[in-house]
Amino acid sequence: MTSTAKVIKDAKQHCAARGSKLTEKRSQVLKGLLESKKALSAYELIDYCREKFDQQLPAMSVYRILEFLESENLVHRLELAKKYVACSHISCDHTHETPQFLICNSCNAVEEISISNSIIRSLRSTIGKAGFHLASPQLEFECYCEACGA
Amino acid sequence: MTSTAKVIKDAKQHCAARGSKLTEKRSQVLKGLLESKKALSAYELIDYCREKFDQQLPAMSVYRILEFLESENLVHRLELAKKYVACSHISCDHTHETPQFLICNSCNAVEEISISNSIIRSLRSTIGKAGFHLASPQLEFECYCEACGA
DNA sequence: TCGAATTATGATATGTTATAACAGTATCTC
DNA sequence: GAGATACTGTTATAACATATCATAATTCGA
Repeated sequence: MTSTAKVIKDAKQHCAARGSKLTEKRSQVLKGLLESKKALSAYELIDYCREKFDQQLPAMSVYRILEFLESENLVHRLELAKKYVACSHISCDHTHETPQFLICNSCNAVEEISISNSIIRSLRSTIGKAGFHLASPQLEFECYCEACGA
Repeated sequence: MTSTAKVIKDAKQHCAARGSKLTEKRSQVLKGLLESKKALSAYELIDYCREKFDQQLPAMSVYRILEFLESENLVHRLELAKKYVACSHISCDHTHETPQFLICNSCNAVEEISISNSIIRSLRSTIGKAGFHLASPQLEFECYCEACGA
């Protein structure tokens, strides 16, 4: 079984366990994100599914499907890049820490990392002193990857 | 002289010193950002200027003007919120550190803060280990402000 | 098992942010 | 005053996203 197929199977079980369903179209979209090595915008994903899987999806459906996949923690939405990536831990059994993302400004490569608790704590404290608090612990950083340098 | 008027005057001098000009329309746009207490999108700014100053500006001009103001460090563009704020240090004479921004998800209030060098260093190092480096030292964090709580 | 409720998807229109391309006007400089 | 440069206007369009209403599929209780 290919790695993608395995992840899809795991994702299906994950959904079943939560009383939801990974339908055919949903799994196509997830497959698209898994097979593409980089973050894709909703519209890029439509193109990708049409080309690779001969699956014609309206924009509205893709957005709904992405929303569903995100609610199942199978996909992360990158606010900064306005793109989407498959969670890199779908097939892990351990519970997940909050992901942080490094996004290459140039090629959209995405790295899912974990920032140490102590750094996060210091950040929170600095932000708290200004009278604010983080809306989401999922931080995103605009970067350049090794290949794109710059 | 009102505080806004003073800032506009300082901004004018700042431009003059750099060989550029804060024209009437540019100063209207800056005034809009100064008087609005929150971050505004380009299109919100158009509405704001029309209502407050009876100044009709096409979108294209506003984007060009914002670009100019940003190049003069009078305005910051918030990538995450897709909005713009006046720099809160226009009338200071000291040189500015790289700003970091806290943006309220709900009311778009913006706080310009400075994060300690040690935190920034740790972050950079974590990011570097993943083979990436920050595209810009201007970090932005989606938050909620005190009033919006949540 | 029928039919109502729920869930999933389709279709169309529109909203929001942003840029491209080209034209006209104002200002500066020699 | 002519030519260069800087500023602004106009129109079209791209990219990302949501609202709304319609239809198809599935589930689930009587």
